Amino acid sequence: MSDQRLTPQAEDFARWYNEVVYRAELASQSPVRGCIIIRPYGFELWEAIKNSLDQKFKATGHQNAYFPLFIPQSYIQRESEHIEGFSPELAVVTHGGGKELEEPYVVRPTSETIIGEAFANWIQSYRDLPLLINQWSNVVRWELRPRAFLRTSEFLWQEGHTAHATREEAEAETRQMLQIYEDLAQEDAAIPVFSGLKSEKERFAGAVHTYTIEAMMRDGRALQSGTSHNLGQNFARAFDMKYLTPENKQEFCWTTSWGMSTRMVGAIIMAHGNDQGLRLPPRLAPIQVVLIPIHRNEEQRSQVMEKLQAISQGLSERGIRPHLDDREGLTPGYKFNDWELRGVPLRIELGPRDLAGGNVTLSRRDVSGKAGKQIVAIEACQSTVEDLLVQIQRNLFAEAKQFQDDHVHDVKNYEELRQVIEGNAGWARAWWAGSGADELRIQQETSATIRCFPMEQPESAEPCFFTGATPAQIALFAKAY
RNA sequence: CGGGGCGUGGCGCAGUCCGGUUAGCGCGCGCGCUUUGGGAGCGCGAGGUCCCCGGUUCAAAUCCGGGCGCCCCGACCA
Repeated sequence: MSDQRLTPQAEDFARWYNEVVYRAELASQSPVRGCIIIRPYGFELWEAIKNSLDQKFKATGHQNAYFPLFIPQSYIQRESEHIEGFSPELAVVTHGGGKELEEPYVVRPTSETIIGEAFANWIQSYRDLPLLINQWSNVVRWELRPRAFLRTSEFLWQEGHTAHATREEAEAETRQMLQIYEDLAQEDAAIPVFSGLKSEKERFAGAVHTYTIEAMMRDGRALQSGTSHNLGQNFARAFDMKYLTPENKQEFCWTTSWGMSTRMVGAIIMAHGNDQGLRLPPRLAPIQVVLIPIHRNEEQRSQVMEKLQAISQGLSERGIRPHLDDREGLTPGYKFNDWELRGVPLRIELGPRDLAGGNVTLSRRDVSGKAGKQIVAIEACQSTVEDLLVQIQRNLFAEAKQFQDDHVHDVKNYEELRQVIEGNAGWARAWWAGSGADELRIQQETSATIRCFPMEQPESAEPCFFTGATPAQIALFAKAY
């Protein structure tokens, strides 16, 4: 701990990431391999994401419910692609009550199967549709190489599961939820994303197609930050999920599923963090404004604290989340660094000097050093804080967007793609009409995969750099987490 | 499963090659005084099955044999 510096640059990135996660007290090491303990500060961040999502879900008519953690193994096996995709990473319970179980239970890696079984019982007629359910839960995937928040053996998420009467409705649902994820990422987390379709190779096991939001981290890697799957009738067939039409005919339902996880916490760390630590977007920051008292003696202390308490209360009344750091025996400098590491967007300092002038010093986390400081009159500070939080939110997004724009490179052929990927220059965007085999070859040779085919596809004017059976479309290639 | 590396107070490490004082350092922790506008200073103090088992030796953190655990790179993946 002699070197206190954090370095989010290039090859040190992984180390920097861990330092931020653990020193900012987002998480602790867990005794269970591949798992983390989420600490209160990290959990509050997750809860902010949760609350925002939950609000959006309520607005679209979804209801929360809960399904079992243990899934009979036979359920998982019922959809052939699904079991093929998930079997390598399942945790399986073979014993219960001191005896070997007749049928093992799988600890859910995702709940399409057990929810499909329930839906099949709940749905009788078209009047029961659409059925719109969301579940907040934990899931387990026995990952080979775990990493805090980005890939842990157990993680928290929401998984939505819906059933519809028509293909079109299911598709509309799939896209609607993708849009919600995009909004959360861009508006709340201030992370610009590419929304698009997954390639056949990358789509969810058992889905007809998968939509994704892909975010660029500060080391240039891509992070899949939310997915929405159109499951067609695959799971409906596997679980005999049928409904009676107004014409009195039996039809299979059309289903969807979609999820966003605690990985989003990792995305925020990696998209915004800098040398001083986290930088949290104000809309999700558990603490939006931290108030630091500065004093030399008891008399000053009580004056300063009184003022700060009043300011803090005023901020609360405006719906802002303040925190007064009244810890004793720590120097102001220590506290500045401490809260910067935790990414608090805005700091109010109040000391004898400010007091004499009737001011406070405001320091914003998104702008480093002196440039981020300003002195304002005490009376004006609350409205200034309100404005600044909006500005910081906007600025973090703009900065990340600029970074993204600077690191997406249009390439015309495979050689250029290799240069971008192997030179760690960011993502490569290309007209593409290759096959799954071509994609696999590129992955083996460069370790880049197609992250998505963006929703916004320009008219094709360029020749594609790999020919295949399908018409050319714009594809984004990147190394992924 | 392949290729590297590591297990020593809470954390990070030195010591191991070449066996030999009471196992040491930094951070953190506790107490006291002085401090407090960018990670405070001094003093005192607490805290150790040196991963485990066995062997060699007068003597093992150190050498030998066996075991266990963890980390990093790759394959898998939200």
